[in-house]
Amino acid sequence: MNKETPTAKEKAIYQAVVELFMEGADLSGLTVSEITAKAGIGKGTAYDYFSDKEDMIARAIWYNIDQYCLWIHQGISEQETLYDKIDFLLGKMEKEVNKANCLMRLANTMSTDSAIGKRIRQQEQINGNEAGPVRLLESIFEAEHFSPSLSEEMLYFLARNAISRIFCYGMMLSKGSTREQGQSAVQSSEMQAMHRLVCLGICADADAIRQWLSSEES
Amino acid sequence: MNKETPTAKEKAIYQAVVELFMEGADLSGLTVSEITAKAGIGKGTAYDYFSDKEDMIARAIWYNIDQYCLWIHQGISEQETLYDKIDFLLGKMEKEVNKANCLMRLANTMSTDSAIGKRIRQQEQINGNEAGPVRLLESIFEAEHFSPSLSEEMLYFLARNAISRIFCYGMMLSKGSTREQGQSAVQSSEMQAMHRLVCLGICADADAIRQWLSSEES
Amino acid sequence: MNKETPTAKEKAIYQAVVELFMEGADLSGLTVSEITAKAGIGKGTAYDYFSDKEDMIARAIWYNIDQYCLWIHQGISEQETLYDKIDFLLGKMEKEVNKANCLMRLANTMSTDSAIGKRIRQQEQINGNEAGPVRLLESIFEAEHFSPSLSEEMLYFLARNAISRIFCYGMMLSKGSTREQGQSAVQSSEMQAMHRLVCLGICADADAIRQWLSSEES
Amino acid sequence: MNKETPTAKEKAIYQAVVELFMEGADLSGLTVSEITAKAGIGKGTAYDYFSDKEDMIARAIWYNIDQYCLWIHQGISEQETLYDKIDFLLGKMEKEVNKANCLMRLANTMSTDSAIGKRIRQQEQINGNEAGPVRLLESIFEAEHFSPSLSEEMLYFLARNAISRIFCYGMMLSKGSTREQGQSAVQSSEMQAMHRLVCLGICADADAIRQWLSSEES
DNA sequence: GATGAATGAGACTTCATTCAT
DNA sequence: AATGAATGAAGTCTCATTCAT
Repeated sequence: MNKETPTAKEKAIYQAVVELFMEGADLSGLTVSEITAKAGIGKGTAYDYFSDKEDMIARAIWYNIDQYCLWIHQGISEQETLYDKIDFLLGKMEKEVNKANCLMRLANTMSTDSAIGKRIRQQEQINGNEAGPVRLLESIFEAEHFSPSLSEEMLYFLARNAISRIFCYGMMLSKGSTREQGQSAVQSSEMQAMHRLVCLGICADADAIRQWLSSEES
Repeated sequence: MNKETPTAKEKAIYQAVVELFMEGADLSGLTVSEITAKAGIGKGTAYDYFSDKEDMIARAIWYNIDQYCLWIHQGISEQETLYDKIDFLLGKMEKEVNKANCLMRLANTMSTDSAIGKRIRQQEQINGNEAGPVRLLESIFEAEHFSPSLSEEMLYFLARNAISRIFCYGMMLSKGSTREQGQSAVQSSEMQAMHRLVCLGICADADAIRQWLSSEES
Repeated sequence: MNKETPTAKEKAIYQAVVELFMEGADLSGLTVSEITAKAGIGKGTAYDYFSDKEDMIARAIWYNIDQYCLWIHQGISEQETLYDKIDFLLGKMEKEVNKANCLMRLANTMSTDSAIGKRIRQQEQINGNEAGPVRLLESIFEAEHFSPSLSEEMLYFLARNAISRIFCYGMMLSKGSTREQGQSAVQSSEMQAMHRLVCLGICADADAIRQWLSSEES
Repeated sequence: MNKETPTAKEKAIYQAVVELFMEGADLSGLTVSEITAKAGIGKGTAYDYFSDKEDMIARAIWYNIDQYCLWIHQGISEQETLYDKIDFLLGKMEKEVNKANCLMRLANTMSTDSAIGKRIRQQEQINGNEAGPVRLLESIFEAEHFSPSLSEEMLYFLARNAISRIFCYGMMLSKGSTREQGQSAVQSSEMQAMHRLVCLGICADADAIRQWLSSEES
């Protein structure tokens, strides 16, 4: 978290990458020309602040992920129970379907074997693993005080599992919002059912682990 | 299912793309030269059977997905309960971690906004939505005889949700297999717990939907 | 000498590089666009036959040096005495001042620390040191039958020393030809004196070495 | 010699260029950033004192050549005979192989058709031909009092010829010093023989010219 | 029908030069 | 007077696609 504040030019690049991404562009397909044009700076200037194209994109992505997760984190910490926290997350997604959609596309790109996918993952380690959605979910489960405490492995599984389900819900959201433009898909009783199912399901997963832990202990 | 049987040249391309993908290549990064070289045919010849590079890859992917799902489908149909079916799927993944890994990489690539990602999704519609992992899971849930019957929307959600959880387990598998080389990660009690958690969780999701359906009815 | 005969495209590049060089271009400053345009082929085509720009230039240079030295070598072998051989060389230069001029510019470029200079020297080793001006002169002195035979070091020195003197004469030639355009500088009694001085000087150097060898022996 | 004394900033650039060159950099490859960074001044500042990059390098080179030749000149003027003077020069080279090496690399760069090579030669004319190695050697031969006096042409030839031979010896020196690290190549009997050969050879060339002059006169 | 040599648009990156501070 | 951030032209190289053989 001890990162320097970005310079104006860096921010311009960060902003440009995100805007292009939000407009639907594929991160692997972005060109330096596009990025710098959008950022309103010269092509060469970008190379004074970034070592290469991948550096521009990877750092832009993490800067925005960090910002976003920080903001989410604050909201989450005000919720008491696990159910409420997941409920809060899904609520955020419903209000900002588009942003949620981007986050999911991003997650996919990151797990790709493309040059940019690799670089983004590397950057995660540089950033110290302190941020990103997985870490966010891990911190939620850490706060649940399992006993005996969870192995690193299990914690990671729980977090990944929860993210998978949350993203799955997000997929339904963006699918619905595309189809029934104008009318809110969120309010359909089906979507509400899915919403509740996801919250309860994640809680049930945590409980199942809790039981397994105590059975292992004995 | 009204597909023509592919010619020898087409099959060669299909095979080449899959082999390259299994060797770890990024689909977006494949070049026509690589593909035709692997396939053992001339570059120009490929353009007699495919309209462009994306066509080669997209059709190759779907041809192989179809083959694979067909094979899986047969195994599944021999299982009685939902639990057993999911258990069977996870068992297949454990036995073929590498293949499962590819399937997940593929799923990611498909949901990308890259040129190739878009094309693969388009191809899915051309193929008539009759195949692919989502369709496989949908058919599993269709066999569960919900009453009143599930809306298309809900069926899709259940299938997607199940896939998300299965892939999440697959992610843990390939993570483990990388780390503890030589020793089977599958047999650790943690992995066994996750395995059971996923099976039970998916069944629980189905049950939750069942309850919601009956509550809606009244 | 077991080199493959170059393909038509390779020859086109070889020719283009030489022509540009003869027109006065600096080898380090040549661009791929210039070369391929002159050669009348596409930019990409060049990269099917050469690994990079330096490869184009270095191989072009050596191909032409080999050709030229081979041609010179035949003329030399018909001369009896050392004096006649050097005289023959200088005669060739006088008849083709422009070509001689290029050879000297080339020698300079080769001994430069520039990227292209290094590459040309590397290529010399690939070609097996069987060609080039230094080797040509070495073979002349080898034919002189020193006794006891010359060390590799001394042979190299004699060759280099002779080349230096020959090139110095060449420099005067091209200087003269530039200044008094139209009128042959070669026929001035001064140039004739220099010509004789160089021939005699190189012979004298050989004799001096001969004496030193016998003095060392005793 | 009517040159203004350089300002502090100019001297900084002069110094920087030479240091970079002595470190092995290729003059054509130097960048303005490198030079100004080494000089410890701003990039823009350099453009207040020099018209462009070539100007920086060319003037830097000549400033240092002038300094060096001036220093050599003083040593030479203490020697009586032509032989002693050449002997003195070679001795200097033996003591400072590295510096000699640079001087030869410089000579090569200067005779190149590269942008920087042309500019350095132009600068020579601006400086009034009063300095540089050729002028140094010319002054040595002028002191020999030929009779009838040498034509400009012949004087230039003698000087160039001598330089060629001296540089050839220098090449052997730096070749040897690279190979037999730790042990002084200078003291081998072969190098001593070459040393004497060069001194005697240059004197012999002068004598040959002297004879030719008297034969012409009659 | 099959081929692969040839093409050229377009990607990334460098660096001499300018100009607002 | 001095700076160095900013620029963009120009260079090298890749690769999807075509077409003569």
